[in-house]
Amino acid sequence: MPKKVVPEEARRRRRPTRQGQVLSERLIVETALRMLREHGSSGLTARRLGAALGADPSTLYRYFAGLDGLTRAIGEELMGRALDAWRPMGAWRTDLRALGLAIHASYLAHPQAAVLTASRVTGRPREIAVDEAILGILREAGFTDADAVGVYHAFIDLALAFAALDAGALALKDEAREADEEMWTSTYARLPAETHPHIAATAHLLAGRMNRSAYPLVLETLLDGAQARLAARGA
Amino acid sequence: MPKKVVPEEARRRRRPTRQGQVLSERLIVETALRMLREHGSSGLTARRLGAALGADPSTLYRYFAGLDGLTRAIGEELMGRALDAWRPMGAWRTDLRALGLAIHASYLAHPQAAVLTASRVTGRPREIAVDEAILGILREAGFTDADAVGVYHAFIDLALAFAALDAGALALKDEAREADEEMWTSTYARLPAETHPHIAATAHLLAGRMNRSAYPLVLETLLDGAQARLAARGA
DNA sequence: ACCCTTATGCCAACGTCGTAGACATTAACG
DNA sequence: CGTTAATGTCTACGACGTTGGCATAAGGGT
Repeated sequence: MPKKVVPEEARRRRRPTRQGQVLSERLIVETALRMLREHGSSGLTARRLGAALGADPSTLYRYFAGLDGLTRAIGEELMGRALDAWRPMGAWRTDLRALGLAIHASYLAHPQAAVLTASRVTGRPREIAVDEAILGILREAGFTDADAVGVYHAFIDLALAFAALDAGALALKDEAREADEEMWTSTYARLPAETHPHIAATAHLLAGRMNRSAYPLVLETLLDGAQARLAARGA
Repeated sequence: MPKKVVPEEARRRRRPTRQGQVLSERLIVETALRMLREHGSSGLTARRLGAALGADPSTLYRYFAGLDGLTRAIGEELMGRALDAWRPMGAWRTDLRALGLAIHASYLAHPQAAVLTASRVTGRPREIAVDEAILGILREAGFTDADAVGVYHAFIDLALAFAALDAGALALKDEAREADEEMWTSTYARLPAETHPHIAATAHLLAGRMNRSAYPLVLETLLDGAQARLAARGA
């Protein structure tokens, strides 16, 4: 095995691949994202990625410690894009909402990648930057440290959990374009009222709602709760 | 390939395996759950499961349409166990909280299995039974149909999303017993206050909190929101 | 301008995986 | 008690992640 993965910033010799491609961590991650979109969340293989890069599969192990390391780098990239898309304005509630939606949107923009990465904590720089930003917003808004940590915990886990869940649904819909989206208008709508009266009575409402994400609503509820706690403390 | 998977209720000939084991869907699912616990979430392979059952790997394809079908059956089993453990008492808020915690606990009791299944909607009977129960609680508590559907949507997605997220963390902790649990006491605690003042200031609080689940707190916040909406409607 | 070192890419190979198809056997039905 | 078809087993294929050894050319030192 390549004894050691050379960190990106220490790379000096950039030797082109047989087909002329010059590799880099960034290029590999971006190519992986494209492959995930095109071939689905199980379509990211060392061999295919190597082929797409015009490089031997084993070359990847000079850049990442196994496909798992590549996966973590992809997650870090998605979190970084969320951070880049976010513009804090100075009002804690508005900023938190925007950040939560940015994270959610960034993952959902690459559902197949999100499925692989959203439930993994990487501990890499951009992810830590997000954590620092959230805690900063809360502490500067006047939350006690204990409250800030509590809200932070709920906020970040909620964003990641829903990113993973909704990405899973979206990726499934893309890959197996079969019945999944229509489940709520077919399977559930067909349940007889005798055995499932409540589903039958609300089937028309379910069909319109279950194909969207519950995240915005739940996030708003969480912010309500936080605001109430802040008000109680301030009073 | 086995031309067709015979549904469990239509099985008549129960031919024992070479090593005397009599197979059934139930036995296979339970064995798979045990294997997942013992070998981790990537340790469920047709060959290993076959060996554990004393049967040829390809036999499994007479019972499930690929490992994916087996995975869905495992998810249905976990949801069924949550339903069995749940005892509704007649008070909507208490019952919803108990059901949410039961789902969460059922998945977390088998984290390695939950990782594979929690983000997949199966549309199988016990899962539908849970949906019917939730909608029933809400509608009989006096929520309008529109509000009931909204709360239902948030509730079930929240339960599944956190089950998946927390199971992922738990499974990782079991499998790679390395640094992951101590990340909050090592990586994050070591960040210098100059670059990450807010993390540094709250590191002692984070360490104690991030290794627990935020689900109970978020669930309570969601129930608060639902109760407020019910009160507004009733007034 | 030239070496020398060694980082980097390539090759060949190993063991494992999911799963398909043909085959063997035995349980259940008439 | 014979027939038949459901069920378990065997064999095999192609793809996978990953490794160790090797060739080569990039970059630094002089």
